[in-house]
Amino acid sequence: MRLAQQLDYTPNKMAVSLRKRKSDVIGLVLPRVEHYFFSTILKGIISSAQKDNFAVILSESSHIPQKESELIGQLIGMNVSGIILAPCRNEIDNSYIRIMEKNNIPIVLIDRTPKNYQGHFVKMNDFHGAEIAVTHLIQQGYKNIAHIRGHEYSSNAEDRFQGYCNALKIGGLDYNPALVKTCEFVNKEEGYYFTKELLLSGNKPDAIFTVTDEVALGVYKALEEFGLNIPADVGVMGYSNSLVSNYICPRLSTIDQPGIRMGETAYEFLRSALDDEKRIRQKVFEAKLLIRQSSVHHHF
Amino acid sequence: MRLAQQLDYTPNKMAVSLRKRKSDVIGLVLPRVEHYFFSTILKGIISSAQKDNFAVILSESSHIPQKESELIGQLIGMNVSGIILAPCRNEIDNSYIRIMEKNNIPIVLIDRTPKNYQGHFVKMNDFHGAEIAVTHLIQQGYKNIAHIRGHEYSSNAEDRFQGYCNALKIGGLDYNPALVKTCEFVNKEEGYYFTKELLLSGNKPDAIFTVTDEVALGVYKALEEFGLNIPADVGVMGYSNSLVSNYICPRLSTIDQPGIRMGETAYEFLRSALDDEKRIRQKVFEAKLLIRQSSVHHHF
DNA sequence: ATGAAAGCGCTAACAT
DNA sequence: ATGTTAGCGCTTTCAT
Repeated sequence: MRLAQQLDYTPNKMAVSLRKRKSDVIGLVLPRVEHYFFSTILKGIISSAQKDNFAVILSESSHIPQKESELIGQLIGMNVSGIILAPCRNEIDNSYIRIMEKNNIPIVLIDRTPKNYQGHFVKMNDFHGAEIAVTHLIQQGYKNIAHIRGHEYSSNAEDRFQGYCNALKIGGLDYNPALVKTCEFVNKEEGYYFTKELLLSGNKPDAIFTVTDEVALGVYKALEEFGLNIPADVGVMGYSNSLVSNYICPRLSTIDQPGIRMGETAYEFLRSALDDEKRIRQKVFEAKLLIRQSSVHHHF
Repeated sequence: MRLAQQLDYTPNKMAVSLRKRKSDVIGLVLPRVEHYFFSTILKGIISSAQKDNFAVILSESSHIPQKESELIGQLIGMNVSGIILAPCRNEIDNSYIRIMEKNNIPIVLIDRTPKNYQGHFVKMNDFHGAEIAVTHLIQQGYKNIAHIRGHEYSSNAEDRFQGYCNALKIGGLDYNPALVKTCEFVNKEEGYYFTKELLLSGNKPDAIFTVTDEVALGVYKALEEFGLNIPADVGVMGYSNSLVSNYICPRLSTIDQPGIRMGETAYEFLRSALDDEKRIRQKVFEAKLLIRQSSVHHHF
């Protein structure tokens, strides 16, 4: 032992893994590593994994399904013990699922899942989140509420849209398809573009609910250009509680998403699967409404 | 070959690595993975590495030097080909450097380096960044410029402080130690605390230069509580161009840090070291001043 | 309790 | 060109 220390001996983990046929390494695939929400998920996973002396290999799909598949393939090839995946679409590549089952590599999905997904996952209740967001707008007296939504292939966007529709119904407002715009890429440029489109249409909204805080940033810009006051002329409601939302003027009402806890939970699920726990683990976090300035209507 | 495909054969990378004595895996140690600046560095590294089919193992030191050492030890134990490290202090643990030299594992430092560091690194010119920031404040007519700085064990904080001093000298203003406050943890709480301290002192500043945008957030809050207008009563200058800085009101003047390019460059340096290029590679990015609203003084 | 040997899955060197 | 074999550094099994 003393000699080992003198010679700076460090055990070779490759050899250990090869022999033990397991690696204490997990793979993580995120759509975009620098996006704040995914950063917080990453934080939760990394800090939990570190406590367990598990390493995490991080990769980025850039929202490209094919790249996601390739990355998963590479991770399997590297003999990771398990994978946490934030999918870029509602569908995930079945060929890899088969290989993973065969090689006994568990996977847990985070943030987004295919419909009726039967495996491990951790996500938010997006339906209810959108519902309480829009219900809040209705309670504030807004009557013509637009929604700038994300693509159908995102289960989150779809669930939020459904929540929006349901809130309208419960609140006694008619659903008007002309007030719903669908982003191609969910970003501020499109928020800006669609807000202008809404404002220039015959039927101007008095509130806008966006699928994401980032989109709301573009909404702010467009409203400012049109000289419209938030929240007096147009109320704005975001989603996901980005860092910026709490500092922009007026401060943006939004829905909180506990990224760190989601990451921790996903890691915990993966660990229990790694420990040969056979039970399927699923967790849906409840959405929390954060009422700030952009949605508080004083004149009604 | 056909049979291999039929059986879903995937080569075992552990065995390959063991045999080839190299792994196509690099290790990355960041102080805080969810911090925006480090996120952008991460982005640059991950996307470059992916193009090369290199995997990256990410870990987080949480600004704790001992943890940093342990993580590097673990990465070495995992036979990573090389390491990119964003150190939490000016000193890095020499025992690991020795082991890395012995095992021929190159390391490139990013963001922060020990004084006169002789190895590979990528960093910003913090001295000059602080200098142009404070010179700008002086040109705007501010005369009593405070600085809320970071700890001495951060080379960035130290360089920025020196840049602040130099700008004062060049601008013909006296250095006043009472106007300099040192954060323990560089965050908005301390920005808030020290701003109140400055405001309640006999010698109230008319501008505050912070070591970080995050600290400036606390400065804003304190100034608001005191009913002071930014930039008319007190100018504020941040550092690092966080996402929030461009949306907060008034928009915060700051120094840009091209995190993605820094990450890409660090990766490139590591790759060339991995390809047995013996030359030491060092890059200092020039700072860029972003003049926004918080530092533009109209009344002089 | 201690030591010897087999073998994890691959590649590089060697022999045919 | 093709086939065979040794061995990367460890753990586990088996024998002492």
